[in-house]
Amino acid sequence: MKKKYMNIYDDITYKIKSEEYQSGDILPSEHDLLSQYNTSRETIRKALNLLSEHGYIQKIQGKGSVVLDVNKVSFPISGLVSFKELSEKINSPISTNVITFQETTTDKQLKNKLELPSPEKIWEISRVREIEGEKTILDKDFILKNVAPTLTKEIAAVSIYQYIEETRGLTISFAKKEITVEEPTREDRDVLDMEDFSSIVVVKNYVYLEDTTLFQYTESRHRPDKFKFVDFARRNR
Amino acid sequence: MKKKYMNIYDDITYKIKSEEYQSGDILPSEHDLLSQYNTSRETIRKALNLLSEHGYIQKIQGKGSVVLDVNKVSFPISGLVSFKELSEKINSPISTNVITFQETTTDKQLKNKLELPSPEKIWEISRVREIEGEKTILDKDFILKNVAPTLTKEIAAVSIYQYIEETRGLTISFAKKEITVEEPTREDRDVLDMEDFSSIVVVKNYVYLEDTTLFQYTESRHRPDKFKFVDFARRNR
DNA sequence: AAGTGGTCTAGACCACCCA
DNA sequence: GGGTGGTCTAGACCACTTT
Repeated sequence: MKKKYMNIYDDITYKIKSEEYQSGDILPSEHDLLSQYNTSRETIRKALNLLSEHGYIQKIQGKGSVVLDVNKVSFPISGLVSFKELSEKINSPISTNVITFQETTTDKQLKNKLELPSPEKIWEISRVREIEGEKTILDKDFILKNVAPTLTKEIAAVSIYQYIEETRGLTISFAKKEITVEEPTREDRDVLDMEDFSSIVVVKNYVYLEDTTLFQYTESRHRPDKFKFVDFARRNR
Repeated sequence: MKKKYMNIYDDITYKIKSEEYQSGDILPSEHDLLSQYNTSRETIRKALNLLSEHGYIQKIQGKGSVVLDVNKVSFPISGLVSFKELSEKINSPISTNVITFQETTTDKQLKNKLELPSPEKIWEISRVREIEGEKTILDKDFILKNVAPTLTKEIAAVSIYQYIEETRGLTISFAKKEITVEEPTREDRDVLDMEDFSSIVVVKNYVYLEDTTLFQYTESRHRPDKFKFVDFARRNR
């Protein structure tokens, strides 16, 4: 049995995307929805709160839930999304080239960002992402080997997240993300089509599993002209 | 009467920050908490869900709520935060200098981003933010005049958000945010201490009130070396 | 006054983890 | 099997907006 509030959420997002509910419209009241979906009010409210968090609606007390412009919200790249998932949303020819794939340990790794106490075996992987024929992103991954023991170069070329979640049955849960702009390194210039660009956007990701263990540090290095981060934010005071 | 789940949220965040609950600890179970705070389970769960969203805890079914490392989460700049609120969190000497403050209309404004139908009066404001003696951020604001009719240059030097929320009694609700890296304009070079930097981080903000009206477009232009965006993200599938 | 969303309650059943 | 969190229910009262 799927979660009821998720079904309702999916149904309403579908109706918003297909413009059955249009931008500026007021959704049926919670009372109407609970009889429409034959459920209780708290369940409807769980679905509506999700819609609100994701920028589909704005709730106004005493009035109702206003549908927002789904095009203006576009697709936020916030949340935790793997490159493969992202590339499925956009419609550009993309490819991944694994340039290094090796085993090392946390203590040998000087610029190690997986701040771990005991020396642990890790995978060190570098991948270049090519979009529309241009090498624009360099991904440098450090992954705990015991989380992904049978990882191969071939899997890394497709999707490491998919392997961890589907093959290994683990749940990737949350991440701390940091965006800065730095000077390109020699490596950046060597493996990317850097043209005349003199800066590089660095997205550092510390990724955790459901049991709160840090299992991956990723540095995504983007050519500045191809970088865009979109987010939907609510003000909370 | 303040919201009960907010009081519980505040109490638990306080206990986490003061290390009464330490990183790695398991919070008292929901059942314990509901008797401790003399409330119902759903109310406890509202508080815990907020803690989870904001990166304070990780809930694990069957086990409990694990306290996360509040230092690693640090203070995300996600959400909607004004420069004044931000500067109060960091401890650097900062100042704001209003360089232009003028009235215009949406139709006269060619590079107008407040996509509005009829010609409306707007404020056009440019402010330079100085951090530790260096001019590093240029904020260009376009604000609907009817939302902020009595705005002055003096208010703009302090906090426009404070004026709108406290003086005008309006609620700023959500925003679409976009981060890109661009070439510095002549203006950037003129008003900022750009040194030799050849790129500028542009944060575009479309800000909406509670009634879903777009009232402000802001472009925050940061010197690349001083820019850092930190976020906490949960994976939702 | 009627209708809307915001909060809170007391209880139920289920899925998951661990001893 | 006992304890944990995840979902769902039916009802209540309140704050706010509109008529």
